[in-house]
Amino acid sequence: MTWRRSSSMFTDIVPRRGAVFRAREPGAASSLDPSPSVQQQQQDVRVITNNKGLRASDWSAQGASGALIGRSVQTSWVRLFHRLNDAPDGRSPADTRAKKKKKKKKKKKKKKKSFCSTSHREAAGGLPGVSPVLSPVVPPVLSPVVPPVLSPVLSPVVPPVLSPEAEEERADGAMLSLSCTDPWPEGSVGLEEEVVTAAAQAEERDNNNNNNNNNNINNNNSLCSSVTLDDSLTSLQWLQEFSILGANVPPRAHHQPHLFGQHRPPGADAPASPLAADPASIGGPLTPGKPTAAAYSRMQCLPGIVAHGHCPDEVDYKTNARVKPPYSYATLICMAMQSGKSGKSGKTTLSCIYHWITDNFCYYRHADPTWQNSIRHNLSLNKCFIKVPRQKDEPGKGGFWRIDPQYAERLLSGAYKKRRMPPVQINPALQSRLRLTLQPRSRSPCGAAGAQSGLGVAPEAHRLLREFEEATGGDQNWDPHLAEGTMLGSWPVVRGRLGHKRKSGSRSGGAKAPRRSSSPLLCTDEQKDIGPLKGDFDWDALLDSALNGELSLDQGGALSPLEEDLTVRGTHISPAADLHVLAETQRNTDGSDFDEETFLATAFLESPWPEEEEEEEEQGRGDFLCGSSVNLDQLFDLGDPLGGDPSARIDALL
Amino acid sequence: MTWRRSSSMFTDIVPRRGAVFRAREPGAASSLDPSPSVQQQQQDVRVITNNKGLRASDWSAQGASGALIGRSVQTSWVRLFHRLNDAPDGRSPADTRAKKKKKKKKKKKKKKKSFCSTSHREAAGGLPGVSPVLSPVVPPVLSPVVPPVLSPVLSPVVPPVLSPEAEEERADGAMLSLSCTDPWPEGSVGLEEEVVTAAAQAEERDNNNNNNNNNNINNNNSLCSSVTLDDSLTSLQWLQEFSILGANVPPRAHHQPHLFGQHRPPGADAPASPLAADPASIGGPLTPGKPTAAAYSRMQCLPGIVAHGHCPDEVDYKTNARVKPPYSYATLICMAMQSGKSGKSGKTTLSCIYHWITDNFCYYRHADPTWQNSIRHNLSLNKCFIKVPRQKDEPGKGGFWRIDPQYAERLLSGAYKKRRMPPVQINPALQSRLRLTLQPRSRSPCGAAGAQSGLGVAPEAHRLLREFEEATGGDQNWDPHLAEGTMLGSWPVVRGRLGHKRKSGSRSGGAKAPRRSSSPLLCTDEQKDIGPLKGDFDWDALLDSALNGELSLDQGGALSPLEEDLTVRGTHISPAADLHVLAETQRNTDGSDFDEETFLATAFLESPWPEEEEEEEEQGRGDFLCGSSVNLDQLFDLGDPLGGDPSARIDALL
DNA sequence: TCCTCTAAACAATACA
DNA sequence: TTGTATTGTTTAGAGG
Ligand SMILES: [Mg+2]
Ligand SMILES: [Mg+2]
Repeated sequence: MTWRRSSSMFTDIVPRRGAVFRAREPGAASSLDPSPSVQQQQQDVRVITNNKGLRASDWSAQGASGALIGRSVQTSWVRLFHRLNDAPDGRSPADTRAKKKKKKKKKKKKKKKSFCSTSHREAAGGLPGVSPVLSPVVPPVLSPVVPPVLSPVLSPVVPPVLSPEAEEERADGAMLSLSCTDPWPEGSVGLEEEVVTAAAQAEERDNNNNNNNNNNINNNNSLCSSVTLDDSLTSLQWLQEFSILGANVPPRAHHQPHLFGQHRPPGADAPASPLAADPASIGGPLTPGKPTAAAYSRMQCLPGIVAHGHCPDEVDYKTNARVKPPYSYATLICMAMQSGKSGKSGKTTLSCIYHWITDNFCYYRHADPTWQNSIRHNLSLNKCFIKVPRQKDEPGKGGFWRIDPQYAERLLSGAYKKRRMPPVQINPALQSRLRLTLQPRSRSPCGAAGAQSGLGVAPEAHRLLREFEEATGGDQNWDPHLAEGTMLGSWPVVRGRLGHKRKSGSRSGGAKAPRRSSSPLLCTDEQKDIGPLKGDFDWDALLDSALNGELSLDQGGALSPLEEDLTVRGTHISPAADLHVLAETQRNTDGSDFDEETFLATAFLESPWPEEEEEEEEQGRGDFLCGSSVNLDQLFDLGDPLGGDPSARIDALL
Repeated sequence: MTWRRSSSMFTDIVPRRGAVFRAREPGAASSLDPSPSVQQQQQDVRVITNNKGLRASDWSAQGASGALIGRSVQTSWVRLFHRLNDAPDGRSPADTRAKKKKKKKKKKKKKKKSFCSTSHREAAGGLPGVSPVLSPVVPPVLSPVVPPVLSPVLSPVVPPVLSPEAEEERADGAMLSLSCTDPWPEGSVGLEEEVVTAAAQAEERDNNNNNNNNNNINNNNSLCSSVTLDDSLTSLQWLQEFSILGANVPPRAHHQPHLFGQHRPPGADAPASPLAADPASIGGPLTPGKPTAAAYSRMQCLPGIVAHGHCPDEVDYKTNARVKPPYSYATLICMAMQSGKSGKSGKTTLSCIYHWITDNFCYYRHADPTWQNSIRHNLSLNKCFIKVPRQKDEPGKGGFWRIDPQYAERLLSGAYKKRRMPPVQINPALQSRLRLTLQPRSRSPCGAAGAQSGLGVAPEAHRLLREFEEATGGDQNWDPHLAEGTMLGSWPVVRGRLGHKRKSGSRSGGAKAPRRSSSPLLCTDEQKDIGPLKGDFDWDALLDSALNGELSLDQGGALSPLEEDLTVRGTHISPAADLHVLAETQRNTDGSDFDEETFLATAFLESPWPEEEEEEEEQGRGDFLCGSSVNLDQLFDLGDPLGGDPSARIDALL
């Protein structure tokens, strides 16, 4: 960050920096500035600099309180997703294969490869537990009660942790040994000298961060610590659900008729769950959150993701700050909301969302704060998220956010929209740190919280989530057309260097891993229709195996609940096929910017304007609501123009 | 307001209003609540109710001291703007016709009507007086000296004035007779019964106000009375400058190398200037500040603005409390700072800013105090405004605020940002008073100060400012493309009823006149680069005439300094063309919500984070900073689906 | 056409 | 009260 920002642009400003110094002045608080810096000693100096659109204040209160979110809680949403997949609604995969309904009545789809267009899901409202329009809204009553048994997660203690760099190193190392032969080859790191300087500065910031990361647990976290768990759920229950994952279990969906209601994902309350045992959570003493080799068992080395020759896919986003997580902001928000913080109430504060994200995605700990802007933007704009005002007498900063049952239902019901896949972005700031990362140095924690004692979302959880998303998203588009249009058509024929093209790219700069899809279900889970997507899970497995399995060295039995499905599907794909792909992809590390566009996925979560506008065309409304199942029109365009051979994948898929 | 807030939305809150009363509670201090009301008897009860986010304390210190600001002072900024426009930089109109520069180098504009793309203004930095980066910052030294001759303005005396209602009535009447045939037709006032009640309450408050309006002259006004004028300026000088307005006068910009320095706008010290003779300043005895017919000569009746059939555009915001002034808070602050209170020192107290605003904008006298929050927020956040601590020995509440020369320069240099155009908002509270206004009743003064003996900013001043803003904003996009892309493209082809779509409409509620743009120059004027925008002024005039002239009944010769430019431009537009448009627009008063989107304007004033980012792609930097002149990509989408015919406007423009 | 993301403007609100 | 920080809303535009 600093290096990016402090260089030329603010040179003219520097002279007066000392004079009328104000924290807000761009570059004023730049880490390059020795004197004021450290953001006025604000809590968490994770932020590199106050980005253009970003007010410095956005960075305050980002502090160390992230530790509040425990591992089990964090992984809960993963299980939730599994359960969502689990929930059978009797739909056949074909049904699930939804098409984006046109919200506008006479909305004509002019375009390319309309994957599947079989109308369906109009009866979504009729599905068990799918009439949430009038579902009782969770009253904004706070439940500060923290079940003693179920909240091992909530430990505000911020133990000294290693710098994220260290974590990343470990992660990389693991990746190296397991998935990639040389994920971060020295030679592949094409960074300049200044980069090193920047990295040093970043580390220095981390040090500063170390000093400040304990101050900022504000009252906004009130809900964060008020994880109200459903007593009916036991730590074993999630396991139960987990076990049923692979099979087409009878409908459980209607067990959760209420939004954020009874059938809350047990993840938060089951610290002892298999996921809790996630390697990432039980790293070495120095790197508590460091993922073990097992975490990368199914790691993919997707060529496109790697700007510098590493294989960020399936990376542990919790510890790897270099690659931008492939999740959309809406997904991230949903994840945060699902992660147990919001508890049964299902509502969370913005601050909690920030915390969860920073805790679980190292990328955002280092990225400039624009992402917070985006988060807020998304919360506001996306109808999925509705604000629950704070109780009048209740202190605290903002309101609470919850998922709108209505839209959640819509999402579930299939009113999914496609979304484009942003190019893989690698955080420039982190890139600068790459060298340092390669040469291990133990540093202060970058975010205090996230690294805490393995409380973050395990990489495995990330993997599962991604698989889930892919699967759910894939149901809509997963068909021969998809394979053709998405897999092949989107194949990265080196469309040029989008990294440079992107306006914000230079600014936000972060490296973004290809986004599989934003799972619509993330928004809907607790609602009642956990079931509806059960049928999709088959597609899940199929897609997952196709996408992940082919590139993973280790399909890892226990780690992958999807494998049952693979056989069920009869399409189980041998991971062996990917090996050569992997090997070839290694060679693709030709630069930081590659085009991995043409990456399609479903997105409804993020569609901020769920067609409420334009009253003239209101008629088509019902369609939209009843939409269709999740729409994954985006497949992983791993875009390795060099080594990755599409044929191998396609073969695997077919 | 009251009716807005107390009605349906907060019904559930009302019961507990008395209980845990918090100033922030929505509807808590509603005027409907008979008991607490009157804002705890604080000085100025102009505020109708304590709006949700507002502490009652914000209303303290709003008292009667507003009278400190004299007419001439208040109009000074208007002249200042003229002078700013005046400053020639040798740029041709074509140069001024900036295009939004693509910050990123190889930004390919793929799309629709990219208005103008002719690169220009790169040499802005080289323009005379454009090197203010190191321009001396005005030392925070107070100059309490009040030149006896030049401060007729500063009369702390608070003469008994009419209630703002009366003023409004007058204004309305004037408007009615001059610009609009029926600006506030009785039938068009679609208010409910409760509205009437609210209005009555408001009036009652005004009465209370009458009792309190003398108590609150606090020490914060110390600077208000310290108008230090530059002796080198005479009252005629401004006239001189005024006369050169129309012509591309040789650069005068470098005459004002210092911020707030020598070449201070003579407005404050030239009460006898033409503007001083502004009709608005010389109203009738009862309504000193009441604008005369001339004040409304160029009044526009833009259909979009009118939710109830009135023509609030070009209204006298000093007396018309119904329509929220179209100025951003940053603009308001700049205006207040420029208005002579800060004198040469260029620094003002928050209190003075409050006063100036309330004195000159009746809207804020009646609006809930949230605007003060916003003012403070803006001062804090906006880098344009920097705080000057009070002298240690100097008593007083807060510090002083001045405009940061650096940012001011940037703004001038063309690093402008677009800003969105908020929908026109009509103050519901004032709407409720509409009926009362129409039927004249003499009341107690609502703000003591503003109405004082014509000391407020004349409506003419407002008009000029707006024109200025429009003009400066328009220079960038003003070209055939603009006319096509903006005028036509944005023309409200009945895009639907966005008014309903808008969420915040219910909350902030106030009726906001369409904001043309926040003039960047407002921040920069005195600095030194008064010149750079001179060339833009031609576009100014052109745009102004296009936007304002076309709808105004009277282009008013003497009142409009821009007209010279019109001829200079060779594009003088006949105001006559607008007449029918005006007539038609009158019919558009079909409801409170109309879509006036597609309204583009430049905004940099309020942008707290002036573009300093992106180091990687620094090369293009010069372009960006030197970018272009003010960017008015927003035209008024008055969105009158009914009567407004775009063709008429387009004709006028072309 | 729709979606996602980023940037930004602006406002509201909490709070020191 | 003043000032700052956070939170929330909305618009824009790029890019896909
Ligand atoms: Mg929302
Ligand atoms: Mg400021």
